[in-house]
Amino acid sequence: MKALKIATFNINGIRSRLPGLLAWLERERPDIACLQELKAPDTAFPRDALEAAGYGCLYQGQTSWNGVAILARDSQPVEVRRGLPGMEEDTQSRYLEAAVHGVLVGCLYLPNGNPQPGPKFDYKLRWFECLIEHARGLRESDHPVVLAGDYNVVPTDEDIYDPKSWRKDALLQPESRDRYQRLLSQGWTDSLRALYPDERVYTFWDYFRNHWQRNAGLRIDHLLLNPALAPYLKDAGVDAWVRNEEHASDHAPVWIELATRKRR
DNA sequence: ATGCCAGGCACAGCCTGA
Repeated sequence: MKALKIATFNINGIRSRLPGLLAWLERERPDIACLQELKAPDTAFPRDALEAAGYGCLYQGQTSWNGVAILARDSQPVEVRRGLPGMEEDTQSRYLEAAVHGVLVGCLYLPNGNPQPGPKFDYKLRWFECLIEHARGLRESDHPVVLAGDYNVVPTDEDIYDPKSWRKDALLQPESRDRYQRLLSQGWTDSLRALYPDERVYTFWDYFRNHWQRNAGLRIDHLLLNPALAPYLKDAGVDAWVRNEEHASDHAPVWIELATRKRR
């Protein structure tokens, strides 16, 4: 295993966020960056600027909504699949998978699901079931695999500043949490939680009510490792400084570092 | 119970996000 830094970042509009994205890439230098919510069609993807910054790009965009990308420093990600098996009729760009730097990377943007109950929540659960089914095969692989992205699930009440006003939100529903736990129970490691079992760690702070200033956040961006990769997990964290910048996304980048040798 | 802030688009008020 090569020493690697892998990050996931819901950028909430790649065009309006491009200067901040480039500043983050330059400062933190992730080897692999999974992006979500590009909110741009492929024709508007800033490929030239990212390649000039040293990153090969693979992307699945869409006008206005969703959109995912995988960036790799000094390398071109090799596409393995776009879209989940069982979701062939899905018109929303939410899943991209690539081989890069010796790791199989799944970049995902799980549906939000609000309001619930309703068709959007049903879609979220359906999408989640397809992810669980696809992940089963990836988990069994002898090859290192990471599933990184915005899962739109707050796994437990320890992953939110205060669940009170969010009880009816799709992100906290038992159905959403059950599916996240079912995914983990296949044998995936939730990187941040594995290294920081008792800490309050957030990855998202909405634009309302001064939530960033009050550190009223949610942990919804996750990097899951299969058993072939988990032994190499060395460190993990959140680049919270990005959330504090002018014109920031409401998410901050989350990252892991992998060691060259097994640690456990 | 709703709006709060923000991006994107038929560029003016909507829709969506989480």
